[in-house]
Amino acid sequence: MARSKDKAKPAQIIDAAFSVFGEIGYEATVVKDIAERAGISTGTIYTYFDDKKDLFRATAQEGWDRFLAEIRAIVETPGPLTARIQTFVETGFATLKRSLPLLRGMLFESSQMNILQSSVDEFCSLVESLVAGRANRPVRIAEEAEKRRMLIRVTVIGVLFSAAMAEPSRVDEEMEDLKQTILVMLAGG
Amino acid sequence: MARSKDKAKPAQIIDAAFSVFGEIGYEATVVKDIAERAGISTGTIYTYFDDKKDLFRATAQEGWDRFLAEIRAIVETPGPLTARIQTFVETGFATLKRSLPLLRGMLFESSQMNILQSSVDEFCSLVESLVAGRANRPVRIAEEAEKRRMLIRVTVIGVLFSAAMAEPSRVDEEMEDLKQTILVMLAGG
Amino acid sequence: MARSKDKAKPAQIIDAAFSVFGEIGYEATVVKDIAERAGISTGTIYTYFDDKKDLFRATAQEGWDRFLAEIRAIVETPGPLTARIQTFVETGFATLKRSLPLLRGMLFESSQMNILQSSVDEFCSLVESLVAGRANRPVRIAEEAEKRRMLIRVTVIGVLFSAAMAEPSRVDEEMEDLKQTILVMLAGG
Amino acid sequence: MARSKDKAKPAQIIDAAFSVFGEIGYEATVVKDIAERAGISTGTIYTYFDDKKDLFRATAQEGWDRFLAEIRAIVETPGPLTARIQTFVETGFATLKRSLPLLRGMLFESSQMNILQSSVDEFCSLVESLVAGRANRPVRIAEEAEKRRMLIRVTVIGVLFSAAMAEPSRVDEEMEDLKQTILVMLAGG
DNA sequence: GATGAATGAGATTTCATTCAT
DNA sequence: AATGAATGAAATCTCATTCAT
Repeated sequence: MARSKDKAKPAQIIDAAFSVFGEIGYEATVVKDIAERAGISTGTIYTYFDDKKDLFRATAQEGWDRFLAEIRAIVETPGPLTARIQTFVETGFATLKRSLPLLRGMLFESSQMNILQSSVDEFCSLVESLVAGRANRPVRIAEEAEKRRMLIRVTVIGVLFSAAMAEPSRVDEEMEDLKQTILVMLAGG
Repeated sequence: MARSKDKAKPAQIIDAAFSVFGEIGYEATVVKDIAERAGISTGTIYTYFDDKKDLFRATAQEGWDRFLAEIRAIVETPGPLTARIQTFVETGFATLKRSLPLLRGMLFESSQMNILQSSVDEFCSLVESLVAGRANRPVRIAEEAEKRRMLIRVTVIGVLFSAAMAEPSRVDEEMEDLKQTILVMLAGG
Repeated sequence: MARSKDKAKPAQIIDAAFSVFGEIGYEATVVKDIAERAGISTGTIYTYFDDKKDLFRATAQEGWDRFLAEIRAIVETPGPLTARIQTFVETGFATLKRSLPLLRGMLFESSQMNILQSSVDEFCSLVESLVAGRANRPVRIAEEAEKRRMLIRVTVIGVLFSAAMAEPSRVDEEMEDLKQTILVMLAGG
Repeated sequence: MARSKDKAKPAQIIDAAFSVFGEIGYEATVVKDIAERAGISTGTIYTYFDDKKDLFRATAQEGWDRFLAEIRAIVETPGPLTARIQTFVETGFATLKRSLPLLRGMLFESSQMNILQSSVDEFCSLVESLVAGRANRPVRIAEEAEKRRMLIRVTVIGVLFSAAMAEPSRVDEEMEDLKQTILVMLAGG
């Protein structure tokens, strides 16, 4: 029997893809580079993915899936709201930092935009449900709920892309600032 | 053999570049297409621009310059604040709509990011000075000013990329929603 | 590491090869497809054949060998000439139909042409000996025999490739027409 | 003004393509080889042809067009039948010799088969009209005409592929034999 | 002997850029 | 200055073949 279709291979490839796409973006990435970083040959990538686009899609999806899973876990964890918000922000920013390059790639590749789109939507829902817990007064009218949703969305995207836009050398600093701002917003009320 | 040998040509090229880069993004754009849309030959582009990247940079810069000039004019126009805010938002969104694809291209091409970076900074300053006019109470402490600046920045970027991320078919709708939200924020209080 | 390690396997592979090469031709055929059709793994093919070319050669040779064996049997069967001619034509066309794609492949791959060449030669000899039985007058001069041989050859090849050239959808019709024509030629006198 | 789109280029490319496709067949031919033989760069081929297949099609079509034009001219030339037949055969065989490799390629590539198909049809019509001139008795029944057409077709194809199948080293000899045979058939009556 | 995942050379095609006209 | 045909490097993807299991 030949080597069994390795379960780890696709993950290994996606990891490499994540870092290469991340560093230089979709178009600039050469499939051979991903293979090299994964320590395999070019052809092997095509054993597990249809083509470069498919690999990108899988990589982006996987990135968001992991991120959302982490966030969801935090939001759903019982406990004092303040602590959850704290953890939520910490984790969120840590993961965001690792995902910045992919984020840039996804915005560029319009074909990937729906992944981005729906992932952001889900993320916003999570934020909303987290924030909702804080409200001691139910939202009175639908319009107001809608407005809040919009504000959350604009803020989420604003944070995402403020980070994505930061100069490589200033990313840490920028993200720290963003984090503080968000903490104040969420905690402050 | 860069820039300026003629007056009309470069502008003509940049106009064409704006629309092509805008429609399909930086990588997907073929220099020949820009030449065709500009009604000139491929080679001529290289009389005025060093290479494709240089052309993109010039195009993006020009786009922002025009946008910022419009905004600046509005902000500096004397008159009732409410009217100025109204015009500011209208103009801003109209121009943003034309610039979406370029925006996407700029985020992607990290080398172009500094243009985006500093232009956004300038734009935020304009927003700030517009908004500042509204405050009847001076900002009391530096920290608060800093926080406000951060919020403006996050909101500006949030609006920019909410629009950039919208599905092509829903762009108009999405932008209208954003506009209403922003109007409320600015006018409201 | 060529040929024969087992008895059934090579035949099984050749059968699969026959149908795949036949359907889509030599170059378009992917070794993996043959393996799949044979119900074995890719690697196994290389236990019995040196490489793809070797497999094609073996397949083509086998195809002709079977065909010629059938024809030879008919020609050598005692009995009334008319009946033998009838059977000869029927069998010949039936087999030809199954072999068309291989025929195309062989013509294309000039390296395989000697198989085609010598097989056609042998086939022509068989036709000649069949036809010779019909002649009540011995061929008088060598030149005439030579001329007849040439005509047989041209006709045989003409039939072969008329069939090979027929549009897939019209193969049956075309072959029926050819068969009638040949019957008339052989029977007619 | 730049170098004008050379009228000779496509012909030059087709000539090179003719010889390379001819020597080694469609699949084995590497586009780069054609470019090298034509003394141009690979990319230039794509200025004049959509892709490799398009180039092959054009090459094959051009080959047949030239051939048929020559043959048509001969058939339509007034003059004694014997002389026309003589010229027809001479020219036909000379051109056929140059076209052998393409012929092999066309049979292989089923997508090109309709070019081959219809060209052979036209060629057969020409032979028929040439031969018809010789008949002093009109064909009496449709069936007979049909039968004659079939025989011409089989013979034409037989000659074509007898030549195509000949071993490279024996092509000349083989074609001479074929020519003699055909001359006898046509002249003989 | 059989397996089939892995390999990696190689082919087609694109396109930014050059340069003869 | 303008032109646009020509260039050729480079990228994606394929697939015959190998070899660890």
